[in-house]
Amino acid sequence: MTSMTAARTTSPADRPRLGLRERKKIKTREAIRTATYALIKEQGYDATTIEQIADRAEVSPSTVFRYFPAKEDIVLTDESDPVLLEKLRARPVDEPWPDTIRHVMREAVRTGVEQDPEVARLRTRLMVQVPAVRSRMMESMSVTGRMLCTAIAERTGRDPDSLEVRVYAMSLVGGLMETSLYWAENGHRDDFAALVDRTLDILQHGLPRENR
Amino acid sequence: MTSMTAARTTSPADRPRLGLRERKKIKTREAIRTATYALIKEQGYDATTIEQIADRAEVSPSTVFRYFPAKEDIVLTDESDPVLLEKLRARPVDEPWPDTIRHVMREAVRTGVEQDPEVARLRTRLMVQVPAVRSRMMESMSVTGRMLCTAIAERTGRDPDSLEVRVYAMSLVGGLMETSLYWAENGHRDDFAALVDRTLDILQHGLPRENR
DNA sequence: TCCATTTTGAGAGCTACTCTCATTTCGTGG
DNA sequence: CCACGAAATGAGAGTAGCTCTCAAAATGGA
Repeated sequence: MTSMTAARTTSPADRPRLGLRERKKIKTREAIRTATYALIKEQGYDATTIEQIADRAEVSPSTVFRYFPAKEDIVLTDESDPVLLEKLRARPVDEPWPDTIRHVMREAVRTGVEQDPEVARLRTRLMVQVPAVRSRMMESMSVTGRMLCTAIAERTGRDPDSLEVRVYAMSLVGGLMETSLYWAENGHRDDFAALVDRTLDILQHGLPRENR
Repeated sequence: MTSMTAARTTSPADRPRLGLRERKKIKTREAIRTATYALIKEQGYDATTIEQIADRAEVSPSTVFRYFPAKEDIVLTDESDPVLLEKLRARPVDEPWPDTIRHVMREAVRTGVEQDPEVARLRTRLMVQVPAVRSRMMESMSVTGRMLCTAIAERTGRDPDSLEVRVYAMSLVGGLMETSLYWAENGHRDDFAALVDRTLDILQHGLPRENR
């Protein structure tokens, strides 16, 4: 969905060619996000206004809204879906689907959390504390769900719009969402990857024993 | 969560005793909701302002907010959770859990949809069309999820706060949410109860056959 | 009928978000 | 190197959801 206007210059020599404009845009984006994280850490989410964010990022409020459609989006920004889809596609086609999911999720978690633990924790904490952020996260999760539908459909030759596929995908996504909340609510003490593993077990086999 | 101040008068003769005050409150609540439904049908959700709602319901905007914390809540209003919990508790304790869920969900769907199909359809349609409503619905679904945790914990002697129970509950809730969306997106053509049945099958057994 | 409590209305105020339009900044082709 | 077209930015006004406060009205019990 982001502007696909990559610089298509003929010479391969000038590689980092994004154009001054593009680079500046990326910088602005990051400036806004950095400012937001800092302010939220200082004063909390609600007390942080767009105006403050704009001030600290040294842009106008208009610009903030131009980059992020809503305040919650500043802290969320999920560009991970396409990456995930690619990784799903990269798995061998004969691999059983649950194994594929497990593999890819594990990897996604690792790169996601280990790369910037600070941000991962802040995000999940905000998910727990701020309803608006949680809502937004759920929205973005449902987008991820649609993407999963595509992947599942490709892999298993089903209709991505069928009830079965959609329900399966959303239950997965819902479960993983809850895992994130659980992680944050328990002060990020657990190893997130391990939690995800347990989650996938449950989704695969249901509640273990007892009365089922 | 709603006011549990049922009239506990001694005499059984004066049954509908809720006090004029309580009854008026209920009336106001319904007036606001009715006005909202009507206006949304006429102009759509976004075009309908709180002021218009207040006008048509013949109350002040302040009052609208006093009755409903947010605009989306006017169309949602899920008082069903306690009822659901009760029904879950009413099932025989030795019944396998999946059967219990199926039973109760079926019944909930029946009473919910068949009682007022108009509203059920409007609600689900809005869930599809209006992000704010969808978000709110997801929020309320997660409340339902917590309730489910309680029920599951009671039934199976687990910790309601354990990851396992929570994930299981949320995947259930997520799946059912998706079912509602599916129903609405397909123009409410399917029999909702049948969809729910299929949903529970998937959640119980995973995607049928193929590559799993 | 009068008093205490509850409910309501009016209004001010805050903030997220939208839209428009003038200004600035950048990339390019002459 | 400059000028021109396109894109990004800023400024400002406007809307609507939502909160808070306080005074007025409705209600129920004594």
